[in-house]
Amino acid sequence: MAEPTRSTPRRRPTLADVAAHVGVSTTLVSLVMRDVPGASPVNRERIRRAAEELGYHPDSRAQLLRRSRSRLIGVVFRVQDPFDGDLVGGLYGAAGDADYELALSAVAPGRDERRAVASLLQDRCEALILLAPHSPTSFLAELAGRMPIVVVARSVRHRALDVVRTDNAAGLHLAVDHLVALGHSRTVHIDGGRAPGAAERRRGYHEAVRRHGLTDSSHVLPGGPTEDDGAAAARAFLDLHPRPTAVTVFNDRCATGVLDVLSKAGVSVPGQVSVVGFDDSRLARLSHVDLTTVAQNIGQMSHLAVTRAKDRLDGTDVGERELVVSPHLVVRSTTAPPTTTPSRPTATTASSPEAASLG
Amino acid sequence: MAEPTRSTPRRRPTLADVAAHVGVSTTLVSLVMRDVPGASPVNRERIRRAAEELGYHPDSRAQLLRRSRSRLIGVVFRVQDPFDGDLVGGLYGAAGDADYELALSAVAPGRDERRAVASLLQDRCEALILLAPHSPTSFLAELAGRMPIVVVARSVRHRALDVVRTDNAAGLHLAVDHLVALGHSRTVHIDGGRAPGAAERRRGYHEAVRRHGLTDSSHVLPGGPTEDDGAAAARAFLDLHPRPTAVTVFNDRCATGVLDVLSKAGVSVPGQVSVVGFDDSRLARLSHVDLTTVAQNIGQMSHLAVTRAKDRLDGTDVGERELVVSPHLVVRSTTAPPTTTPSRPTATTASSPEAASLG
DNA sequence: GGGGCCGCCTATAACGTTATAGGAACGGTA
DNA sequence: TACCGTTCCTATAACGTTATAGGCGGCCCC
Repeated sequence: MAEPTRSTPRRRPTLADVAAHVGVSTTLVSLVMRDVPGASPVNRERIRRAAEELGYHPDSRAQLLRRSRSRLIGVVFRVQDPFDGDLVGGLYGAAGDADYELALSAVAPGRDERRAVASLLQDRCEALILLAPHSPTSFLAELAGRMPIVVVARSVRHRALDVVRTDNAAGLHLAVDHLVALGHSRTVHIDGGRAPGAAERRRGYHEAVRRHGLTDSSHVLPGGPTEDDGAAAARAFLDLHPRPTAVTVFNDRCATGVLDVLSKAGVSVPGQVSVVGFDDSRLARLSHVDLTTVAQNIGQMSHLAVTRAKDRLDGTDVGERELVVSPHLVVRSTTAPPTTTPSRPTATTASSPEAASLG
Repeated sequence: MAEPTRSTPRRRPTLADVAAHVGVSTTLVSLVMRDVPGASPVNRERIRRAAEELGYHPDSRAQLLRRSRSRLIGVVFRVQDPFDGDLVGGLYGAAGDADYELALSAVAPGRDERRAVASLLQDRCEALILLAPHSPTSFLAELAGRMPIVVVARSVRHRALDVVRTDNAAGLHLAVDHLVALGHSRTVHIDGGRAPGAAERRRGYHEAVRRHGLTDSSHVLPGGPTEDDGAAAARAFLDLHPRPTAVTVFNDRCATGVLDVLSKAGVSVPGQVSVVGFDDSRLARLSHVDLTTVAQNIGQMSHLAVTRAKDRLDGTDVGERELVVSPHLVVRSTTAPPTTTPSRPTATTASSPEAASLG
C-alpha cells in the first residue's frame, strides 16, 4: 500500500501525475495547460505530450473551486420547446465569444423551474438566463437579489430583472402592414391566450388595424400557443361571415394548426386566405409549409442576453433594464393579394362550397 | 484587513459562515446539511435556521471535489430534437430514482458532439448517456475505454458500448400487421434514408410484407427524417400507379409532411390512404393530426439507460450489451379499412381531380 | 561591480467541502 | 475508583486546481 495511485489504474490523471511524469512542478503544468506565459518551449512541449499520453483532462470542479470566478452562466430552458432550442444554440455561441461557459438545466415534465434553478445555484453560476420562464415575478425578483438574472422572451416589469425580448407589437404591425399592402382589409388575429407575448401581439394587432382605419373589419379569435389551439381557432374562423381574407396568428405552431384545418376544409392558402405566423421557427421554414411569418432575431437575442449578464457581472453601467429586439417580416408563400377584393377581381373566385355559401 | 469576509457582503455564504453564525464547527454544519446523524436536535434546528437565514446553498463543486464519487451522469442530446427532449425528461426522473445527478450538454449548430462530450469529461461525470449520437464508432469506443458509455436510440455494435434502443423491425411488423388486418394489401414504406434506425425499419417492413405474402404489392420510397423529406416522398407517392392504399412512414415528422401533401392534393386520410408514423412524438398526438403511430417506450428506455450506467459503475454483472425495448402501436385516426378494396366498396370514391386522373 | 530586469521555475496557501480520527462529558457498571 | 460505551462535537487533512510570492541564473546598463 505504498502507492495507492498505482494500485488503482482507473483513477483519472491529475496535474500531479503529469508533473511527476515529466519531473516538474504542478504549477508549471498548470501554466502550460492554461496557455499562459512562463514556461520554456522545451518544457511546454514535453508537458503537452505527457498530458496527451496520460489522457489528462483538467478537473473543472477543482478549477472552478479555486478560481475566484466560475465564469459560468446558468441557462434554464424548456427541453421540448423548439424556440428555446434555437436560443440555446445561440447562447452557446455568444457565451463562447464572451469567454463564459454555459450550464444547462432543463424544465421538463416532473422537473419544474424551481428545481432547475436550484441545481444551477449549487453549481455556483454567476448569473442566470431564463428562457420564457413562467415562475411568478416574486420568485424571479428574489433570485435577482442573489445574482444577475436575465429573462428572455417574457415581459417582466421589475427593477431588479433584465429582460431581453422581441418587440411583439411591432411584429404585428409588420404583419398587418404587409397584409394591407397586399390589399387585404378584412383580417382576423388568432390570439395566444395567456402565453408570454400574447397580450402584446394582440395589442399590436389592434394598433395596426386602427392605424389603417380597419378596426370595424377586424376580429380577434381566441387561440393559444399550440397546434391544437390553432386548429380550434381555424374552425371558428371558417364560421365567420363574411369571411376575412387574411389571418395573423400568435405563433408558427398555432399557425400550423390553422393551415392544416384550412387545407382539410378545402380553403386554399394563399388563394382564399393569407396567413402570417410569428417566430420563424423551423416549422415555418419547412418547404411544404413555407409560412410567411414574423421572425424573432434569435442570434441578437442570445447575444444581448449573454452580454447583459456579463455587463452585470463586470459592474458595467448599463441603461435600460429591458432590451427590445426588432423583429422582421419573412415573406413566404402563405400570403398574397386577396382574390375577392372588389377593387381588383383578378383571379376567378373560389369554388369551394364554403366560399360559395359565405361569399 | 482583519475580516475580508465582512468587507464583501455579496460573497456567497459558506459552511464556515453558517458555523460562525451559530458558534459551532463547520463539520457539524456539514453533518446537519447532509442529514446524517451526529448532531443534537437543538443544534440541528439552530443550524438549519441559520442556513436558511443566510441563504446558504452548498457548493456542489466543492462537494464533488471532496467526495470520491461525483454521482454525476453526463447526457449528450440534440437541443432541437423533440424526441431527445422527451428522453431527457425521462432521464431526469430515472436519475433521481437512482440517486444520480444529470449534467446536460447540448449538440447544437456550431457545437458538435466532441465539444459536448469534452465538456462533460471536464465535469468529472462518471458515465455518459449519448442520445442518438452520430459520432463514428471509433470515437465512442475510445470514450468507452475511459468510462461507461450508454448509447440510446442508435444501433452500434461494439463490445465496449452499451446500447438501449427500440426494436425498430418489430415496430414495422406492428404497423404492417395493423394495416393488413384492416384489409390493406397495396402498401408502401417511406424510408428514413441514413437516419439512425432507418435500415432496421426498412428491414422490418420487408419482413412483414413477405410474411403476409404481399411482397409484390409493396414498395419502398426514398425519404428521410424531416417533414420536407416526407413532403417530397408524398409527391412521389401520388404518382404511383396503381396507388397503394396504405403508407408506413419512417417517423412522425416525416409522416406530418406526407399528411400535409396528401391533404393539399385532396387525398383524404384515412379515406383513400391510411398512414402510420413512428415515435409517437408530440406531433402525432396533436388532435388535428391524430396520427396512428408506433410508440417508442420513452420511460422504459430512460430507465434502462440510467440503470445500465449505474450497473456499470457499481460493477454489477450485466448480461447483454444491447437492450432492445419493444414498441407498441397507438391507433388513432389516420388508419382505416381501405375503401377501394374490391371486396368492400363501401364509401363513394373521391372526386378530387388528382384522384380521378390517377384512379 | 552593483543594481535592475527578465525568463524560467517552484513552494505554499488557499477555494469549500467531507472523511477520519479523536476528545469531552456523561451515565452505567464492576 | 477505574473502565466502558454513548452521544455530541471538533481539529485536521485531504480533493485538484490556481494565485501569490518568491528564488535563481543570466544579461544589460551604468
